[in-house]
Amino acid sequence: MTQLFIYNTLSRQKEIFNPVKPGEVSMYVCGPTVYDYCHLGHARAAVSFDTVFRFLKYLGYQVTYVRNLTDVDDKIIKRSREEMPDYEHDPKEACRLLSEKYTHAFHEDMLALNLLAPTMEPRATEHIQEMIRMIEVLLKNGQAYNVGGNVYFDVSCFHEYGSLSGRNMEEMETHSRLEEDPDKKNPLDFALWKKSIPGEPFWEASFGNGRPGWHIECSAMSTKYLGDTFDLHGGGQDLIFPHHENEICQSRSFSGKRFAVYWMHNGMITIHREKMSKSLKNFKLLRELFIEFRPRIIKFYLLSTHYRSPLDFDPGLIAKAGEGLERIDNTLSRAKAFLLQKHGTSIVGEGEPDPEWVEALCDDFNTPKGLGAVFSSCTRLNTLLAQGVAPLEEIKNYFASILKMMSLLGLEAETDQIHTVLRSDFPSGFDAVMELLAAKKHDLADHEIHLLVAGRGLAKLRKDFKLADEIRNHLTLSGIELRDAAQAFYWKRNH
RNA sequence: GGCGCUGUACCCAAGUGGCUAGGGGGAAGUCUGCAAAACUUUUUACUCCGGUUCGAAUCCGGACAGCGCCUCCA
Repeated sequence: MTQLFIYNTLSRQKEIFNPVKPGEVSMYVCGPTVYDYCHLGHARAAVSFDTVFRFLKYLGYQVTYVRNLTDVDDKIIKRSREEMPDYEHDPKEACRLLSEKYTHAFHEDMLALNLLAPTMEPRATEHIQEMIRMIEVLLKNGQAYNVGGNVYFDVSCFHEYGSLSGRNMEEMETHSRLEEDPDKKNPLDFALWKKSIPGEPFWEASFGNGRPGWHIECSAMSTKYLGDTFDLHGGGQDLIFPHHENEICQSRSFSGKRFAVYWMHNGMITIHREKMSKSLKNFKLLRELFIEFRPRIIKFYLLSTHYRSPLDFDPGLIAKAGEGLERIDNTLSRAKAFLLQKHGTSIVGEGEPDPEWVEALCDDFNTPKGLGAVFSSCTRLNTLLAQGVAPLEEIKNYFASILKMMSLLGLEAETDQIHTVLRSDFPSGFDAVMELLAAKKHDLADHEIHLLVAGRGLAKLRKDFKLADEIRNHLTLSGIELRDAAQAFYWKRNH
């Protein structure tokens, strides 16, 4: 097996990946705060770690992938107040319903992008007790302190503070933009628990009623499902500080053990070179984007850049990515038609990814390079297909291999979308065809399209180009794209 | 102010101390009733200035430009 290298934010270099338990991988990724629809940036994180998940499984690891949902937080409360009419009666329930709504939307978007479901998707509100226990321990250890119901972590108790983000405490103290908080011993101390505010959801705890701070949920849930020490922790680069730094701080203080071994962070999406974010209001909602582009194209676009690099959003580039994807699909359709004709079936069994592809993915999940290998395979396959006498075995192998590489990236070829009409499959006469044309019907069923395409094939054979063009024209007006090839005719619906 | 990232041909984007990345676009050709697709050739680059080296776009130093984090953020 080729050695897998992963860039670890902790060491700022690529490291050989060795899981804590041989053959098993535990990974935790910070999921969204479900108070709104998700944008391209969320998709990038999700797609990046979906790729990691898929590739680790391909390498034979048994992977436990936990991605949380943050469903308690200031933004959720604010949004619930605005959106939920019953907020005043039952704030907690209103927040629950709101986050449920956006969780559902999130899942729809992830499904559209053909992402695998994580092994577990724990919600913060369902782990309040675990958080409370953790906070109790930190209080008992003297690593946290309670000021009138607000519980803070005392960063002076954790000497490695700053190790992930490469900061030192004095610097941060002098240049921190944090507001002076008289309750805190140190401006860098962060809230583990916020005391309850009237009219807001709260939970009971031995140290006072309230709700959890942001960071504690990830520590509590990762520990619960993956143990004190686990292999991979992922998220966006913007989470390195303070979120992940604080997670390390509280988890290591709690357990006394190593926390996550490898830290992975995906790069940001920018618009006109500026970070896409809610606060700058320059974000692009996924569901808006899906109207213009098919999700598979968006995903291909995301995978065309390495996950750690910044990616500038540009609809023109997404369209270009779509053209590249089409090239792969075209190749596969040609091969499929060839196999249908020469082999009787296009089912060819499990393929092997190109070694170059494997090598690329082993190098810190280098998907752009991996896609390069896919394209190279396509060129080779096309060349074979263009030859007069094409070797069946080789074509089968390339075909299966490309299918495999694409499906391992979650970019399953849409060969089902591209329909094939073999040249041997013509009608005996034009009666049905003429009837259909005369009906001037444009919302055509698959079998009707098949008939027209086959009828056009027959017309071509009989050199009746006038009729052939008439049929093509009708299909074009019906939103059907038609392409002639040596072995067959292909058609597909545009949208 | 601190920490970090980026700067590759027309555009996007990998990579690397000497060996073709790849895609899109442009140009020419092959093929072709139409429309495409596909193939071949072409368009060969590393922000700038020093240094190390037989050799650097790749390593080191410096400059310039852009970006991110240091406040919620994927």
